[in-house]
Amino acid sequence: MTSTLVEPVDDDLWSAIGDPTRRRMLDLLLAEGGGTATSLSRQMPVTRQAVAKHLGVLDRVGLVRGDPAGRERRYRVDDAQLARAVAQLASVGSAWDARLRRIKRIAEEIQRARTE
Amino acid sequence: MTSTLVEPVDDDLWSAIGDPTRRRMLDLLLAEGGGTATSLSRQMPVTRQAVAKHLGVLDRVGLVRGDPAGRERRYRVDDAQLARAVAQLASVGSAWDARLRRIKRIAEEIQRARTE
DNA sequence: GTCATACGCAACCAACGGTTGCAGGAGGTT
DNA sequence: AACCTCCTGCAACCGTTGGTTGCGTATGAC
Repeated sequence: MTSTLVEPVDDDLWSAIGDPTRRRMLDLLLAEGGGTATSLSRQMPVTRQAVAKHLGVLDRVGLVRGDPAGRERRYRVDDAQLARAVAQLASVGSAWDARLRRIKRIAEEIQRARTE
Repeated sequence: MTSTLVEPVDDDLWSAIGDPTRRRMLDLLLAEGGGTATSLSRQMPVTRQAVAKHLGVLDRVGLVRGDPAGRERRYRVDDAQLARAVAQLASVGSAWDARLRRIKRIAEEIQRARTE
């Protein structure tokens, strides 16, 4: 269960999936099993160059890998790395969730003690 | 099915919790049940002014609320809104997770069919 | 009243997401 | 071969944002 208590949140990885455009790109790449800067840009409201930059970011953190295929460069999602990113989302989410639950419980106890 | 696969993610809310510094601040506020720009900045590697700006952002999306208390302004986390943010993390995470699982299943089926 | 402290405002800087423009390379057509 | 098309990569530029420093002001404590 690899339990490191201190948040092992990789800020680079997080900020990579933090951008809405990049999230959309990952979504498209997953849905279609791959794509190029041009093909992605045709399905998004930004230019090819913007997409290319984002692909560079995603590539640098390993969320995506692109290899030359003829005259185009085809990108694919790295499943393992995306799984790590998803785990981080869950990690942060559950940490906050746990705190919220504890706070709520304490509040209820105080409330109960006061009405007795 | 290959169309709009992006969930109704509130981009403002998401980008508010997307910043590492703001996440850290929320964490501290939750842990200590509140705080001021100055008190937070003393536990972080940024200046009070930077913290104040972030508090402004968090306030604007409703994740945090600050009321004057004497000569200082005390901020507290809005539990309900943070719960909404946590729900979004879970939502995006589970969407990707589902896709990854489906891809893996298909890959295994292909593998199995090939070895028969 | 004075002093320390917490705040808010403004100017400034670097990084980032986005754009336009242009040069070059791989494939298909004639 | 020459030509045309399309996809890529690089550079310059712009607005926004996270961060800083500096300064004026108000409020609580002595």
